[in-house]
Formats: sequence, C-alpha cells, structure tokens
Amino acid sequence: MKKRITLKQIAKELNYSISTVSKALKNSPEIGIDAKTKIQAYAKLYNYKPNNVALSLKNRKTKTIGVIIPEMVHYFFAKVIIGIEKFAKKKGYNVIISLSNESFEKEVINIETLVDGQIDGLIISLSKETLLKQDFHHIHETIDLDIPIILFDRISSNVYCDKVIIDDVEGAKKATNHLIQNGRKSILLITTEDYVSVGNLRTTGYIQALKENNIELDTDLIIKVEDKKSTEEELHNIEERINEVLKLKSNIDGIFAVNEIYAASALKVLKKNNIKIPEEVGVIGFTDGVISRFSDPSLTTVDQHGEKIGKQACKLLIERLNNTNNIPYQTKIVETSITSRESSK
Amino acid sequence: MKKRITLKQIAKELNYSISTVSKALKNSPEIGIDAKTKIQAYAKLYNYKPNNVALSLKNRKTKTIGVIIPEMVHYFFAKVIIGIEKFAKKKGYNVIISLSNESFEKEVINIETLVDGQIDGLIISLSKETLLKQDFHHIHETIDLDIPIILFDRISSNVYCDKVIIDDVEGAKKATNHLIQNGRKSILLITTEDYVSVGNLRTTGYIQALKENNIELDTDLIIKVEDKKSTEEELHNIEERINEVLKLKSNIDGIFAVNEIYAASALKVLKKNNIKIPEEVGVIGFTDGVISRFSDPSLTTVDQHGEKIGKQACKLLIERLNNTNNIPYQTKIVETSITSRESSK
DNA sequence: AAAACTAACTACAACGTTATAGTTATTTAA
DNA sequence: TTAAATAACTATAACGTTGTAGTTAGTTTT
Repeated sequence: MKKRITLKQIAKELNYSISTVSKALKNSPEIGIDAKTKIQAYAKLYNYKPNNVALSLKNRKTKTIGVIIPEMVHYFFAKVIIGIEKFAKKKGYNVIISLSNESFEKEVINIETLVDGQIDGLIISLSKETLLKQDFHHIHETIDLDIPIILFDRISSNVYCDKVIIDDVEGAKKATNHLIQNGRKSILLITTEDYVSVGNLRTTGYIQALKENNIELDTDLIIKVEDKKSTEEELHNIEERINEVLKLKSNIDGIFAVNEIYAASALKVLKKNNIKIPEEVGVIGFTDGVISRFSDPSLTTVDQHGEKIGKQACKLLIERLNNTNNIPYQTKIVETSITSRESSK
Repeated sequence: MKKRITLKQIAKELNYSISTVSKALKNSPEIGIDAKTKIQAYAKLYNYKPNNVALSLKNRKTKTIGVIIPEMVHYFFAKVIIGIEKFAKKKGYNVIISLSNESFEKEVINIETLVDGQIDGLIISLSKETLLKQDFHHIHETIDLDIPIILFDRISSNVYCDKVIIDDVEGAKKATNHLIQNGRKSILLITTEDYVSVGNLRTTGYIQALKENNIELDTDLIIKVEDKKSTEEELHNIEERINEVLKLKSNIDGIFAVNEIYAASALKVLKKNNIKIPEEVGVIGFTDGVISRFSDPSLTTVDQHGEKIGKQACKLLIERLNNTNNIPYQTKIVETSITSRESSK
C-alpha cells in the first residue's frame, strides 16, 4: 500500500533540498527554525524512518551480527542465542542465525554467505567436523577480511581470535569433586572422543580431580563416545556400553557424564538394573539443559550459563567493532556452577 | 587487511569503465571476448564478490527474512527455525531472528526494528500477551507497508494474512481418542487459559472427542493454567493443582496435557502418589520436545512437526514475495501424528 | 558604502551496483 | 562511396543517505 516515505519525497513536497531535509531531521543548527519545524512535523506525520540499507551502504556498517551454531535444538545453544540477542538488541544490532548442522562444508558456506556484505562480525561455535578436520582456513580468511570473529564453546587453539569459553577443566573437576565429597571413589566417566575440545577438557578435569584426591585412575572407567549425531540408534549404543561397564565394574558408585544426554542415558541404565540413585550410585551431568530438571530422579548438573556466554561473546564482538585500533585477542572464561538435585545426595 | 574489491577498483586497474566490468562479469553479449576474459580472470584472482548491501539498495530487496518467536528454549520453536532456515537458505535468503519473550511491547519493537529497511518479509508466532490483548495494530501496519507476514502456531483469526498451523483440534482429538481406545474413561485435561489460541483449540478437541465417544464432560477434570512464564514457582503451582484434582477424583485413568511441561509435571505427581503409569493412569502430551523421550516413563506424544511448519511458512512467504499480484491469503495445516511411548500402553 | 560576516539554505560526491541510453569506430549493404 | 548497421564499449541516473563545500541574501562593521 503506502510504501515508506524518503527524504527525496519530503524535499519535493515541501520544496526544500534533500540536504536541508536531512539536516533538519538531524536538528542541525545550519537549518532555520521554521524549516525545521515544518520538516519535522511532516516527517512525523508520514512516519519517516531512514532506510537502513542506504545507511549501511553509506557507513559501510550493517549493524548486524552473524551467529553460526552447530545445532539449534540444544538447550545450551538456544541459551547462548538468547544472551547474544538480548545484548545485541540493546546495542542496536540485529542478529542473523545460521546452522552448520555439525558439517564443515555447511559451516564454510554459511560464513561465505554471511560475510558477503551483510554482517559486521561473527560469533561462531565450530562444528564437530571442523574440529576433527582441524581445517580453519575459512575462519582465517574471514579475519583477514577484517571481519572480526568471536569463537565460543567449541573453539580451537589453532585459531587466533577472541574466545569465550567456560572453564571445562575446572567444571569437570568441580563435578568430580562433588561426587568424591559424597564419599564416592569409583567414578565412571562418560565422555566424547578427544577431538571434541570440550569433551577432551572435561576428561582432563576428571583425571585431575582424581589425582588431587589420590584416587588411582582406572581407564576402564572411561567411556569415550564417538558422538556424531544423537540418533535413536546411537543413544541405544551408548546405553549398551554403559550397561557393559556397569556389569564389569560392580563397585562403581558415581557417574559423571559430559553432557545431559549421556547423563540421562546413565540414569536409564541404572534404573533398569535396579540400582538406587543416589544411594548406590550418584550421578552428575555437564549441561545447561532442560532434561535434568524433569528427569527422574532429577539430575545434579554443572551449569554452563549459556546466556552469560552469549552475552559475553556479543560484548567482545561489539567492543572490537568499535575499536579500530587493534586490541590484543582475549579469551573470556565464564564460571560454571553446580546445581544440586536428587541424583546426588 | 585486504578489504573486499569493488567494480570500481577493477575498472580502474584494467582501464575499463565500471559498466564494462559489471557487464563482463555478467557475461553480457555487449562485451568483447578479450575484455571479458581479462576482467573475469582479474575478478576471480581477487575474489570479487558483489556487495549485497548495494544490491539490496538497488533492487529494494534484501533477500532476508525476519522471524519473531516468543521463546527460543522451546524445542518446538527451535525446530520451526530449523525448518525456516533450511528452506530459506536453499532459496538464497538469510534469516534474522528476534525474540519477543512473550511480551507485546517487545514484539512491537522487534517488528519495527526488522521492518526498518532490512527484511523482505516476516514470519511470526504471536506472544501470549499479544493474544491476551488482542491488539494487532503492529501486524496490520506492517502488512499495509507491503511487507508480507506469515503467522504460525500462535495465530489470530482477527489478522488477515497467510498462516501455518497444525490442526490443534484434530490433534487433541487424536490424543484423547488414543486414551479412550485404551479403555480410559475419566480423562484429566491439563490446558491453558482460553486466550492462548492453541490451548483453547486443544481443549475443544478434547471435548469433541469425549462427545463423539459418548463420555460425559466433567469440568472438574479440566485444569486451566494461567501460563505466563514457566518459572520454578509456577511449575510447583501446577503440580499442586494436579495433585488436588487427583485426590478429589480418584477414578482418573488418563491424563492429556496440552504441552510437554504439563505432561512431565503430571508424571511427577503420579509417581509421587505411587500411581502406576500406564497401568493405572495413561498419560499423553502435546509437544515436539525432548523431555518426552527421556522422561521415566517415556511420554506418548502428539508430535507437531515443527520443522515442517517452519518449512511451510517459509515457502508461503517466499511465494508471496515472488508474486506481486495478490494471491488470496492461505492457511496451511500441517498434520500431527502420535508417537506412542511407555506412558500409554 | 564597500568589506566582512553570518544565517539559511543548496549542490555535489560518495557508498557499490545495474539498466538505459548514448558514443565511438569499424564493417556491411546498396 | 555513402548511408546504414553492428560491435564494443562509456556515461549517466538511480536506489537513499550524509558530510563537505559551495551559494545566496541580508546584516554588521568601520
């Protein structure tokens, strides 16, 4: 119907030049009082709003931030996005979201699409495939193009840029200690293969906690899952493996899982074996998810504070966008905290 | 470092006019073969990519779709976004996401921000507050501005535009019938207050199913939750109310909840009262969520197929963007389906 | 009363692109 | 051999803004 009005139209209608209109609306002292009032009134009446695309072209800034995450249906990533979106909006930025679906190729394409003149900066959590390949050329090329990137959660030490992570080692230590302080000594770790950085770090934390408490490390008590996609089939597979280890090592009295799904699977297997939680076995999961609250028993968790991570990442990015002079790259660490629920007494 | 190269720079470097370069890169027959090869080679070497902001300005199209959802951490909305994103990307569109956080005011602001020259069209699921207020001026104003809107899931019959919904009435009927076919006769409904359109429709479906099976409606068996935000406190409140009704009506043998949280709460209360699921009481929840799979017992659900809804909404929108001639508004209905799990035998 | 100053404007260029309308030479037709 | 046709380009305007550099007319200074 009524397309948005432009400066040109106002100028023509009121018989001023475009410059005058532009300045009047910016309340420039160059413009006389009657012209100003007339123009401002007219603009208000016709609900004038500057065209942001034109502004983007002029300023070479789009005021838009791109976000690439591996998956959407993870509570953690959803939380991170909430954090990013909130902070971005407050600072006048829009947020474009892309999903890599854990695929390297999609990640590369997504970055290209976003970088093609639409965004000022990027916030990325790397896909599993990228971490496996250790191919970061797409990240480096983007940074070379002067488009700042902030990595969060799934990062790599082979990329030089700002990063936001949780202290995975410390968090895993906290979790393990939580179980140890409960008197548990034989703690099963359910983690991922080492190329997933967070899994790797959490494994490290687990090992450190054992060492600090003078508990000997038993590698039979570590299940490393090849986690590609959490299909029903794979879930079944995980449960199988947990079951086997439980049979093999009857003295297990604690389980620490590096994510919620693994923790929930552990609960299921324990219950099937009629093992009492938390009396016989205490369980704790690393997560920022929703399953924990509703599982039976509810799960004690190491919370990752996804929203804080998102906020922090967005803050870092906007700071870098506003500082043309090169500040050195930073890595921000967001603290974890333990939420104690029924699965650990 | 090396900022992106422009037509102007190529033109200057190779001593052609900007027009020639532009046409050469578009393989126009107007341009001679040597000029073309030279220019194309140079462009490739320096990785020329047209500036999309400039194109947006020129074409008055941004190739960007805005999405406004009430919340991010709902599995359903996450799924819808996946569907939108996938389809949009395939058609060369980007997706900008905004969260209304169930607030009318935020919804209005978000629309304004998005409409301010950045997007070609919008996909929206209305906030609870908007539905309560029945104030849709922001939607109408946007449509008046010739920016097409597609509503999904949380819609209103007072807005004239394309819509994508599931058949809530039919889905609720299916759920209720599922319980009835299991031999249940006294079915508790946990729903929302009537202003939430989906809650309302699902309630209708429940009532219809009873009627069709000649079961008398007992309004004491309907719990209507004033659901503003799912805080811990409110969850507690819901559990209390379920508990009361269970005490009052000892013959309840089925529970139908209009979402996953309510269903999970029901499970919890039942277990606390040592009521066997599904032997004594069968439970089914309306959802597209993740809790159901991991709850104990796992929950039978009416699946909403969020991804399909997203895809359908995106398709409708892009169709409308490509058709300047006014096609009449459509309402697409995405079928639900029941996933049978442990909570109903 | 001429020089200097000021208030209130307007013109122009630029951001990067493309479509339309020129402008040259050179080739072809009659 | 001269007009018409064609090939291969270039100039210009436009999308909507804004900042810089003019341009007026009127006012002040001396």
